[in-house]
Amino acid sequence: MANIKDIAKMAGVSVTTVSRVINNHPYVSFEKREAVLRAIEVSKYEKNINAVHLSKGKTFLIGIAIPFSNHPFFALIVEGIANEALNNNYKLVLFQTNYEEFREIEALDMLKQKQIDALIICSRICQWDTIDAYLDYGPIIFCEDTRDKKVSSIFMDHYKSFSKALEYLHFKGHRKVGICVGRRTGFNGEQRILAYRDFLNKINEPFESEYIFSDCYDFENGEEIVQRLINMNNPPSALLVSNDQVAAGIVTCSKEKRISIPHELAIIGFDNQPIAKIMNITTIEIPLVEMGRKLFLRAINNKNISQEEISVKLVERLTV
Amino acid sequence: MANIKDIAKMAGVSVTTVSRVINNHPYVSFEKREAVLRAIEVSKYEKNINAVHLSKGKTFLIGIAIPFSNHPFFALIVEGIANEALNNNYKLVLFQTNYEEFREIEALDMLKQKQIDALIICSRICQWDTIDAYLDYGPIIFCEDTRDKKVSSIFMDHYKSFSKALEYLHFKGHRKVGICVGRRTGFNGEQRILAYRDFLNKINEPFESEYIFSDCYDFENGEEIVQRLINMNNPPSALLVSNDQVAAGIVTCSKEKRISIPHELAIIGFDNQPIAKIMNITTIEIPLVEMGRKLFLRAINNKNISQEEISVKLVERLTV
DNA sequence: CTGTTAGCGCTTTCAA
DNA sequence: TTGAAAGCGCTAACAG
Repeated sequence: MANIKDIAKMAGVSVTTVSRVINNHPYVSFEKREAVLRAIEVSKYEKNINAVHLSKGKTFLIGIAIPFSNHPFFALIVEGIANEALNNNYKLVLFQTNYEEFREIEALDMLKQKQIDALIICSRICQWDTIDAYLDYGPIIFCEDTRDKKVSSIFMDHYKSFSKALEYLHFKGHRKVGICVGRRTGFNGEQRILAYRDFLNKINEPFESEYIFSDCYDFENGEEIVQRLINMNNPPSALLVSNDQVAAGIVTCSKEKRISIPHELAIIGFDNQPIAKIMNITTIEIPLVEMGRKLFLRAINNKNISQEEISVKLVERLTV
Repeated sequence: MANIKDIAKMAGVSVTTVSRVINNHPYVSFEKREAVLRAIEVSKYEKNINAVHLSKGKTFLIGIAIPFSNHPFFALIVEGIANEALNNNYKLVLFQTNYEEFREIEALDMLKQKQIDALIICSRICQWDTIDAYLDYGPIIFCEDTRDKKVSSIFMDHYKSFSKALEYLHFKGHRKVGICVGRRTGFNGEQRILAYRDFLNKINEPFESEYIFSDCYDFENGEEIVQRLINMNNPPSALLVSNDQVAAGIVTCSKEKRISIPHELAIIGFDNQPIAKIMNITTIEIPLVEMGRKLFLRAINNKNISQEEISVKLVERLTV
């Protein structure tokens, strides 16, 4: 496989000139440029990008850490990132963490070793002090509220949006409200539960721990939730569900079990995914693709750290 | 940021010795090793992986090209690949093609430039002659039957599995059978449609072009299909759907429109995804994660090309 | 406009 | 056991 030196020899010029031609730099005479181009043509020369990376100290690779790749929430963020990456000539390295800490650390290590120029962490697992140790090696961008930290983020205020949804449920006459969330831990999970507690306080309802369903990620979790609901002697009249997949699962199973929605059970989802539209589920819309776009842009240009909040929107449909 | 030379100087040894220590090569005296280790410690040395790549001509990066990242079919393959990649210390570069040819070519170009060691193409877009031009640059593995080509693949026989499902429908008494597929083009799409035509011939039924629904990818497509079904004056009594998401969409919408399943309309899906289980959809199970695993293994060890067929299994539930 | 040359940071051969 | 030195392929400062 030919390299830049071979081309230089073939074209009867220096490697610099070849480099200039390859990278479209000015100041190359027509003849030499042609000669180089011809040599490249006949020798089927391809530049070795690793040499470029080494030389430039930059890879045009952005890492992106997500817990699952088969989850629409993250898939949409990835889509936003992927589109913008394409526009800017960057490629993506995907780290599927399955919420395992060591996998997130692997991603951080790649940043350290300069195999990626920046890292976007969509759902942090590591403690902040672990992250801190990597901050010097390159930009790390988060999807959570980091206004109290020295790192950049594009985030939605989970406290605010959960509160908004809860208020809506209350406005619609519900007092016994339960919630379904993913992890209880992590900043986001905590914010949601805090919003829930504050809401209960405000409307003067007691906190029922069995009204909190956690580890809800997918359609299939809806089944367990409905089952548990049936077994309760004082079930909630409404459920705020942190993602549409789960909400859809609940709605589907409720129908099977002849639980009338929204009369016996009101459901409000999150994300406004296609399934929510089809199934007419009331939900909170989050501009995920846009969020991905902004995440990427921050990743490649993080001169000064900043935190930006993304706002959400209530989409009223038929499940409340 | 310290480099290997700095460490050598600090430890009072040569770069070679440092390299040996870093890479756990033998023949380093205890004292020198300790000295090097200490220097690494105090200087917070991190090896620059790009230099390693350049020097070795290998990146430990595997590219994986998928049309969408928010589709369970591909998400599961990615999961299988991701798991095995982890075991083997490889990282993944994700190319979301959206079925746009130039994005697939970008991936091929990265192979050419040696930024990835191999490429897995899960749903090819380019023509074969385009691919051919890249075969010399590194292993390219496919998810489609390539037994007539000089490239490796792990695939399921779409003709066979479609035939299997169609036979089952026929066995259950259906003669007016329609199909829902993704792309009509591409090897897989063609195989499916061929199986369909052969089936019709065999049972002596005419080919009705309106019985083929194409571009069906997601839950939401179910809605359009049901709508079209309603408008037909001679609708099929059964539908073979090439993926469970779509099948679920059809089942959901049918219920809304009071179309009784399986009595008025039988549905058989593909993939055996969680949603199929929840909704009791009869489906064809494909071991996607296992397929991902095998794809990866071939990608990193493709000395001699080979094609391996993955077999599928009918899962009988309540929609037929 | 063009070429020389010194890196980029690491691996590996070869000789000692 | 060890180290000098020659790459790996490309970029960019500098001199002309």
